[in-house]
Amino acid sequence: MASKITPRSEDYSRWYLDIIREAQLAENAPVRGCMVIKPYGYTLWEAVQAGLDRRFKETGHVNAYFPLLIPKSFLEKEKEHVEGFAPELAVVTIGGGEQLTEPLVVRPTSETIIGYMYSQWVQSYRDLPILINQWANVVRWEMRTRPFLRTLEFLWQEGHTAHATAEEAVAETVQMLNVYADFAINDAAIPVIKGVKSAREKFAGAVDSYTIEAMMGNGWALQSGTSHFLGQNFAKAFDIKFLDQNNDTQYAWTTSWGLSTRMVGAVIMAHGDDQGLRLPPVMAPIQVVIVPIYKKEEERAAVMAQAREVEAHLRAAGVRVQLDAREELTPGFKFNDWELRGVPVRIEIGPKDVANHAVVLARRDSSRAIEAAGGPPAKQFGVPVDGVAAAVKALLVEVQASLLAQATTFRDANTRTGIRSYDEFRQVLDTEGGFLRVHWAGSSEDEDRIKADTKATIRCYPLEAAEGEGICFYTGKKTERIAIFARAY
RNA sequence: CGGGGCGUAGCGCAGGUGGUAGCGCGCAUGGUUUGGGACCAUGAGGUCGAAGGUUCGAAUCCUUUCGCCCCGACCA
Repeated sequence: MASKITPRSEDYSRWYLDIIREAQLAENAPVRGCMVIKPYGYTLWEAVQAGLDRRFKETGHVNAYFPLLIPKSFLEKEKEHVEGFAPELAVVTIGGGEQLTEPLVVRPTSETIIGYMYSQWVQSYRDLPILINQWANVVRWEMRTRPFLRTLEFLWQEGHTAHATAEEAVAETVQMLNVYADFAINDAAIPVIKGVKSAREKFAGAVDSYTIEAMMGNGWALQSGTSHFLGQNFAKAFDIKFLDQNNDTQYAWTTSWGLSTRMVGAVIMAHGDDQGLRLPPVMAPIQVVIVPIYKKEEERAAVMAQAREVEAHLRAAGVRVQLDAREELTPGFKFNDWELRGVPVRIEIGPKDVANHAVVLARRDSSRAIEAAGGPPAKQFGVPVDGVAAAVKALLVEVQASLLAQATTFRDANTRTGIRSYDEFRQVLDTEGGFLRVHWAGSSEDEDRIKADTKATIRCYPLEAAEGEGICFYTGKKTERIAIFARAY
C-alpha cells in the first residue's frame, strides 16, 4: 500500500508538509503565508500553553493582554528595534473608511506598547518588578513561509518584565530560558541546547539574547524559544523611570521572552518518522487509542463491551483515551491512521483478547525494526484488563523517556567536533550536516562570510561549554569560546 | 523584487490540432469484509481562477488581470 507520506530521506521538506496535512494539524489559508490550525494541531498548541503557563505562574508571573494595534511612532523610538522589524511590518492606514492621521502597525512583538504602559505604571522602586506575560498573535510579513515554522501570523506568548537592577533582570532572563528548556525537555521530549545568540542573531534592541536550539530530524537547527536581556534600551526609549531608595531617578531594566507555535513544528520534526508523527505522551491530545477487532456480530458485542471497560478504566486513571468505534474502517487502516497521528500507545482488543480478558499494547516509539535492533518490544500481548491502567501509565512514562533518549542520541550522533579548518568545516557541513561545535574567535563579518558561503549560522554560544582553550577553525586564534554552527530553519 | 511553474469535482491530476468535460482518491447507498492501509455494485458532485476579445460555437486561440506554489534574496 502506497504511503501518503514522502519518506524523509527522499525529501524532508515534503515529508514535513505531508505530515501536517495527513495528521490534520493545519492547512494553508486563502492568504499567502497564513495557516488554519485545525483541532488536532491546536490541541498540541494548548499542551504547549498549559505546560508553559503553569511554569510561568510557578515563577511568579501573571497574564495580561495588550492591544494588537500599535502607533507606528512607537516602533521608531528604539533604533535597532525599528531597523530589525521595519521590513516585515503590516501597517494599517485606513480605519472606518478614513485615512488615519497616524498609521498603526499590527504588532510584530509588543516591547514598545508594553514599554509605553510600563512607563506609566512605574514610579517607585516599590512598583518593581513587573512580571507579566501575554498570550497573543503577532504578524511579521515574511517572504518565505512554512506551516508552524514561519507564518505571517503566529501565536505565541511574550513575557515582559521590568526590574530595578541589571542583576535581577539578567537573572530573570536566565530563569525564563531555563523554564523553556525544562518545558522542551520534559514535556516536548526535545533535548535543547541553551546558549547565547551572536551579535548578528540577537533580537533587535536586546543587549543579549538567550536561546534554546533544537536539532530537527534532518540535522538542521530550530530556534525554539528566546529570552532577551534588554538592558535599559527600551526603558530609555519609553521613559520607564523610577525613584530608588535614595530618591534618585533610575531607568528600569527590562526583559522579554517568547515561545511560539513554532514549537509544534519542533515536535513534528524532532520525533516524527516515515510513518508519521510521534507525539510525546505529556503533550499528546490522545495518549491511548483503542482499536476493536472483530468479524462476526456476536464477536463485535463482546469486543466492544471489553473495549468500553478498558476505556473506563483508563479514563478513571486520568489517561486521555479514545475508543475508535468507526465501523466502516478495517483495523489495519486504523493502525496506520493512528500511527500517522502520533498516538503514543495503541490498545488492540479482539476475540482472542476477550477470551483472556486481556489486551494487546503497542507503542508508537518502537517498531518491529527498532525491536529487532535491540529496542523495546513494539507490542505486548496478553496484558490483563484488571491491570491495564497501571500498565498503560507506566508505558506512557516509558515512551516519554524513550522519545527524549532517541532525540538525544540522534543529536549527539549528529554533532561534529574537532574541526580544525574552514575547508574541513565546509566539507563536514556538506557531507554530514548537523551541529558543528567549534572553537570560534571570528568577527561578525567572518560570521556573515561563512553564512554567505555555506548557509550555516552561529546558532548559539552554548552556556555549558567545557572544552577549554582551543584554536578557532576560521581565524586560527586561540580562544575558549565555543560556537555551534548549523543550517537553520 | 528576480527566475521558474501552476490555476479544470473536496483533494491529486488528464484533456488543449476549438464542437459543450474525464480519471484516481475521497464522498453517499447497499452487500460482502474486518488481528497491518478490504472488495463489488450503484450514485451524487464542475459558472474549467476572473474579465474582455476572436468565432456559429472557447476549458482549448488572443489580450489583460488576480491568486498560489517552488528556487533565490530576506527573516524568529
